[in-house]
Amino acid sequence: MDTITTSAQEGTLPFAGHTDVTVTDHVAGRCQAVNDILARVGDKWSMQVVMVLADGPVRFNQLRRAIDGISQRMLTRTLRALERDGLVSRAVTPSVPPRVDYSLTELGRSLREPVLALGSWAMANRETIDAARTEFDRRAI
Amino acid sequence: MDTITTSAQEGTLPFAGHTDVTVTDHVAGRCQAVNDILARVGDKWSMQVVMVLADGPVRFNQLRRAIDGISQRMLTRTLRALERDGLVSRAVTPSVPPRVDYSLTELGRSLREPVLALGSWAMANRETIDAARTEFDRRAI
DNA sequence: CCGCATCCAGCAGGATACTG
DNA sequence: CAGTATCCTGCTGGATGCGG
Repeated sequence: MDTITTSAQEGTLPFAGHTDVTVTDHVAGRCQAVNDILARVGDKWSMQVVMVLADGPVRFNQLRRAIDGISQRMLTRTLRALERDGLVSRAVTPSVPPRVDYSLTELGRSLREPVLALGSWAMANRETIDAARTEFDRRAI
Repeated sequence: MDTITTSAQEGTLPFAGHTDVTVTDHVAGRCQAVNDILARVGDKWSMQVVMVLADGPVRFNQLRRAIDGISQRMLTRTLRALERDGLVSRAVTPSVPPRVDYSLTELGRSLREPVLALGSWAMANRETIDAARTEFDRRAI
């Protein structure tokens, strides 16, 4: 069994307003949570799943087909991680064959907004970024 | 020499408004850029660097000390990746000893806003998430 | 249909030592 | 001071096969 406890890469993110604390470094303990979320948002499949789920409940294999390239294993793992964080809920219909629907929780839906903001930024600046990369690579030969 | 070309995990993010396209899947080529950015934002050190750089130019070892736990190697790699994407600029003062200042570009500064939005979301919901995790782990024994 | 277990390649990322 | 080079480890994530 693959444990999923979310490696939760430790470290801190000095978020605005670390008006300086006397102890360790900056707010340390508290905004490590931010890094945690960033890691989940940044992983290969999480946000793709969230975006597909945005339109309503979707079954496992629908999800699998909707997200091009994802393996069964990774879909399961991603869904479990999202479920563990309370972003996705899992509804089992004990029929034959079994039916499992996944949907966003209220928390999951609330995450869409900031992620979409980031997505808009990415779309708005992708050409600039591509140009910067090309230029950087050209100068490095 | 470690190449840095940003593994750019391929895949697509079906962003709002994929009113369905006839071809491959969803917008495919275009919003793969979003995943790309998400990966950079989600990696272990990038955003910590960006946040420290927010206050103005910072030298290499200042950065190293400011970001607790980062290795020299990873700081270099992270800075190169950010520089390649046009988010950070590098200014060398050829003195003895050498001095190198890193600062955010305009693009880099513009990234702070959506990332801070995500950070606020994380801070606002971290207790809910922690509770969800504890509950999930409890039920799984 | 849903999902777990196993095996395996590749890369992220840490520690260390060495240069201009 | 600001890196680069080398080595080594553990996790991520893909492929495949089995079970309820």
